[in-house]
Amino acid sequence: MIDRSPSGRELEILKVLWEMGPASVREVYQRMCPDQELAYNTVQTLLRIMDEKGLVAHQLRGRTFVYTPKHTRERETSRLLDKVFDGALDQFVVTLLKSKNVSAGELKKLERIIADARRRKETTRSKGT
Amino acid sequence: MIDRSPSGRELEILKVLWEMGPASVREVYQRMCPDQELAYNTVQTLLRIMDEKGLVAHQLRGRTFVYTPKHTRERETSRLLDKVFDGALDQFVVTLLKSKNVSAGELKKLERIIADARRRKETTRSKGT
DNA sequence: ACGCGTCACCTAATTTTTTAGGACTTGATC
DNA sequence: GATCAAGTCCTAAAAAATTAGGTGACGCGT
Repeated sequence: MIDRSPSGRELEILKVLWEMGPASVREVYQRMCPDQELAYNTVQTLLRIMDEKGLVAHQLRGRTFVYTPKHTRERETSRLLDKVFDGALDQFVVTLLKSKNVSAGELKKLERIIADARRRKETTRSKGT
Repeated sequence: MIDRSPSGRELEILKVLWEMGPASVREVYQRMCPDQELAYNTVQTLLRIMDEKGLVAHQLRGRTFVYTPKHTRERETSRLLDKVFDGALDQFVVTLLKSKNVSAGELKKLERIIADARRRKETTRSKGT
């Protein structure tokens, strides 16, 4: 099946997978709904569909399926970004800072992260796309 | 109706509204599908549903409805952020910088934006949460 | 007055997402 | 070997999102 973009629930599952790394249905299930909001089978079905869609892959461990995310967080981040903005990064960050109440310490950290990225950019004479 | 969060297409429409400001069905339609991928009526229905959901509001101009977004870009940004991360802002920015290929100039601009926000934060003694 | 274009409104079909039940398998335990 | 727990597989119903046709109103030009 052609690789389509994850729906809401699917994204939720991907998030778990990103956090935990490769995980079985049960592991995902327990992490996602500690209070049994969903049925185990529901998560299982979701995962199977995602497998068909190419959003995840599975391998066997014993007789349990262990699922691995095939979409990176980067990719989804980028996609979501385009969904709300049109890739206008700076505008996005402005909005971001407005939407979240970011502490001064947090901001400082961000500044460093960016300065860092910039330094790296200038050093690593970029090897194009 | 209880205010639910926008679906994919709805988000697309919201985006147009954010860009253009208040707009009629036709205006949204033309902006969204210059090549008639969708029917006019489709957009109209979408807008009506969004109205019911509280995602937009409308007022009358002549006998045409002019729709206004009720969700801010900030709000959606924040929501999408939580969808992929769990609000871990710095981690998000790191990912962002990886996912997009940001130019050095762009980075500089970002640095300034953040430094700016930080300055403002230190001046404006923040009022809690 | 008549037809034309534009618009909102009503309605419904189609597709996708979300949810979960029940059957069958397998390894472990008694 | 019967039972149990944990797994996958198959299936499908319910809900939500997406799409668009048809109808009637309204204003304009002829």
